[in-house]
Amino acid sequence: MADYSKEEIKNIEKKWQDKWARDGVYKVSNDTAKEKYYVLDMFPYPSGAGLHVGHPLGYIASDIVSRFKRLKGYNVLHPMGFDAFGLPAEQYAIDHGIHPATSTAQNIQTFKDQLSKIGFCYDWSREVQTCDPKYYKWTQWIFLQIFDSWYNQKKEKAERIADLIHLFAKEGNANHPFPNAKSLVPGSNKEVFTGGEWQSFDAKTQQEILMQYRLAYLAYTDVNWCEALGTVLANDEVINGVSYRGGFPVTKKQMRQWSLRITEYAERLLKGLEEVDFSDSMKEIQRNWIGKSVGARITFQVKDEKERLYNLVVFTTRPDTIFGVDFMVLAPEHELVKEITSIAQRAEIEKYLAYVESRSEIDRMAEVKKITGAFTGAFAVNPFNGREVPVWISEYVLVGYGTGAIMAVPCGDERDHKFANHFGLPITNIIGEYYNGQEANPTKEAILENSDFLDGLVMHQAIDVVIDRLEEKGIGKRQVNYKMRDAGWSRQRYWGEPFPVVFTDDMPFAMEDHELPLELPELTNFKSSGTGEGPLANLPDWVHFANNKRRDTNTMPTHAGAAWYFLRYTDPHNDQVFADRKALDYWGQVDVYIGGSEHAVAHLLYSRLWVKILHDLGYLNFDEPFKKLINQGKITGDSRFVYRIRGTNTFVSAGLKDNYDTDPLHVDVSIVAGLDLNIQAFRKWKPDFANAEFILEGEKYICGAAIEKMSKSYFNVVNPDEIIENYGADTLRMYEMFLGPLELSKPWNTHGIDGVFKFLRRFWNLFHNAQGNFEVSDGKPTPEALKVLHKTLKKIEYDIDHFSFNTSVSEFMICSNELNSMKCNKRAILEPLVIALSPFAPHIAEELWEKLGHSDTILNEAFPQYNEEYLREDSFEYPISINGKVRAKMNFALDMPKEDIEKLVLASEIVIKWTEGKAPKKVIVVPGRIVNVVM
RNA sequence: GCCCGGGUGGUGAAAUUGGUAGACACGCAGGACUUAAAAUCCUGUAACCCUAAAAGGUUGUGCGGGUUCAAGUCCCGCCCCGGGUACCA
Repeated sequence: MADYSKEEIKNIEKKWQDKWARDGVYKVSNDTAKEKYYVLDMFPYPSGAGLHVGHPLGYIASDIVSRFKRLKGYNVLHPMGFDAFGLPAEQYAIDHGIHPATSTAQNIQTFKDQLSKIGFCYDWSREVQTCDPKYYKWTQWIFLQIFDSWYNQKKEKAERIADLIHLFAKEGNANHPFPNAKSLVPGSNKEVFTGGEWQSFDAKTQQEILMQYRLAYLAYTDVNWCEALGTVLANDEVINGVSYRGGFPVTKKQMRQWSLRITEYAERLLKGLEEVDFSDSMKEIQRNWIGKSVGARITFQVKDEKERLYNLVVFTTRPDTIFGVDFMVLAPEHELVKEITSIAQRAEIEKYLAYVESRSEIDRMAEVKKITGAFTGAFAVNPFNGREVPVWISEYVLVGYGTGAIMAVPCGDERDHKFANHFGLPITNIIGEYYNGQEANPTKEAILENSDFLDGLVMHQAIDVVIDRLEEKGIGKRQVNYKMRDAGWSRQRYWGEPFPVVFTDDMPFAMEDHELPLELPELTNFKSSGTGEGPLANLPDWVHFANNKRRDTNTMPTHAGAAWYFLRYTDPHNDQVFADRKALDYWGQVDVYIGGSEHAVAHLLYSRLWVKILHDLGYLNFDEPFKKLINQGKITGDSRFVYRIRGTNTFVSAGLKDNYDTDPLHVDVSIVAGLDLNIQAFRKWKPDFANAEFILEGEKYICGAAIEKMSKSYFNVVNPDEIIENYGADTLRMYEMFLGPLELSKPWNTHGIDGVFKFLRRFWNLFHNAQGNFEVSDGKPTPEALKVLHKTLKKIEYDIDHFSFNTSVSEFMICSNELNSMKCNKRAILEPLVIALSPFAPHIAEELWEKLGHSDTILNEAFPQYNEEYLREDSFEYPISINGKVRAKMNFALDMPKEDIEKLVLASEIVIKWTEGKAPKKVIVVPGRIVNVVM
């Protein structure tokens, strides 16, 4: 007697989880003739809160795919690891004095315990932890490869610095200009040097020049400085001018920081999107982030009050509007500002610069529409008609984009138009009636007027005409610009990878391979110095470990360890190379990568960058890491609120809260039934509430509700352990899949979980008689049962290939319902079905498989191939529609000719009733689909 | 503002190429079993009209229009929700 009861489920799941672990059934070999398939989850950051039901959603999906592909005969790599460096562990250390290594290890253990209960098929022997020195040795090593590389724009690939030195000695840098247009030869204002000059430079100058080319480089950059966190943040860690974590203010600060020259790869990162299978929105997010725009650089002459001339280079996407330029605007930080400001305007400009300086990022963002600026007193000369226009400065022009200067065309650009109106500047109309005098019109379709040699041309055609003319005159050229900036790679933190470099004479030099890893030293004071140095500065002996030698006090961002972990899984224990070339070639690209869309820009771009660089340097034979990316939707929590009357300990029910001045407080969802607060439990929940008073509605306290991100601090977290305790892991797995399409975000509720549980029990009962004893028949299955089986197999295979797991669960339910009503317990039907179910519900499947008399694990079976033979139908019940409305059904053989169907349909009683004897205009017969009679 | 994605019963959702809208499940209602409850099983369940019932009819996939024999699906305009991004020249 064995019911699919709570106790029995626990026994079964424990039994198989133990056996799988004991037998090592998930261990994957690199050495096989089988075709590979690589299924990857975005590895989690092991937070102290443990797993909630949102985490496993993607893991369950990837587990189903892995198990399915294994049954289909592939050698499947499905590993798991931990993104274990990061700020929260360090913050925890500062608050509680517990070393990040200790708390991280504990959290990882909690995660693994929770994961193991869900029955995932991870090969834990391949686990990686980014904070493990054996792992970050290779993170540091790859960093040094990037440090030792430059981007050859001619060949569009990374090459070694040694090759660059060779080139410089031979021909200088004329063919390979500085990647950053602002770079100059140190101590001069030259952008170009000859081979001879290179050889005459001293060692430090040579190093400084090379630094301008390195793909990992150290430079003074404007960084996002967060005083409250005491650290620099990456652009993607700053949201709306405040820090992503904590929401603290962020200001700009010049600091000497490591950066990755990702801008050199902008075009390849863009092009690579065409060959990968990511969702449209994901590609769009990355495209927007890269932000390519095509236009021209144009050099204007600027005259100051003493008629001195300066070159002013602007970037514009609309060179066609050059005759509509009414003024120029420089970023306040533009280096020309000091030079060209007239004496009369100096006070005003300085006042304006002080104002800009005083503005924080949030101020700027909050007041984007505010129009400010100042006139320099200088004039720019239009290179085509010699017209002189005033040069202004304004914060709406950003120093970091393009050249930090624009030509302003008020009739065509909204911002320029507002600026002109605000300061009373004249507006030239070059687009005739397309400009209404009220607001700018950014069209490209207008026919140009007042535009000299462009008159009569449509704007989008004029663009090329102007650029050609600019190039002829040598005052401009075609130019592509990208919004993306180089990636800041230094963090003022302890809990990250130290930079494997040694400074001599203030220049960084790579450590030798055999010196790696540069391990994190022991530390007790994790607080950063607050001067912009990381906590490692608290260890002067470690930093200044030898005469004239110094280490970097910063560490790398968490993105570093995550940028290549998928490569390490292929050969995780190698201590000679980051991964054996044979293993890398065998496993290659990740076939399916599943994770949240919040990593769209940072993690995915950095991974793609590192893979491209490693590819260019000859370590990989592919240059996109992820063939297909699936973003699972978030599972949101259903939060509950109580409303406290301000300054009291009295709580008012939701319906009455508008009568009082109240503050909403999150309340633990576990002490609220629906919307009714359990007042007893609430008083016990927190000491503060022990004496709480309540203003009720009727007899009840009704809570407020909101759908929010699932978070411990919102008390709306549902722990998967609870579900497993009550229903088992198989039910949890199938229920999470049944909730809806994987990529949709959806609120967690347990309304439907009973339905899934009942399905599993009914499925179990197919194998058991009324007394609960195992009983299957070896008799010949009926054609009906075979049809049900093969229909199911076909659908399941289709659905898994299309990541449509909610519909596969439905299909299993339909199948089980149908077999149930047929009272079918034939082995020939049930055996294949168990295999098909095993990716979804592995525990029950293994148990039934064993009961069916098999001694080997079900994992080594083959997914049963459906056979169209059994699905073939002879006839079809046609819906008969009249003028598009279905009025009847009629059964015809599928091979019946259209004309015969038409005749029979028209002769039928129901059609005669509707046609009233009149001849129809038209009859459409779609074989196997529908008949439509048009009157 | 701009760019993506989405809007279908009381609820989660399904509809693979334009071809029977609402599969599957929850919930609800009724019934069987039970002293009773739980569990389980059976039946019904888009809305409206008509009917004693059956049968039948009308409307219906955010709104308005269009293409088509046929539209949740394609086209045009609009509204709302979610995400990304934001003086990017």
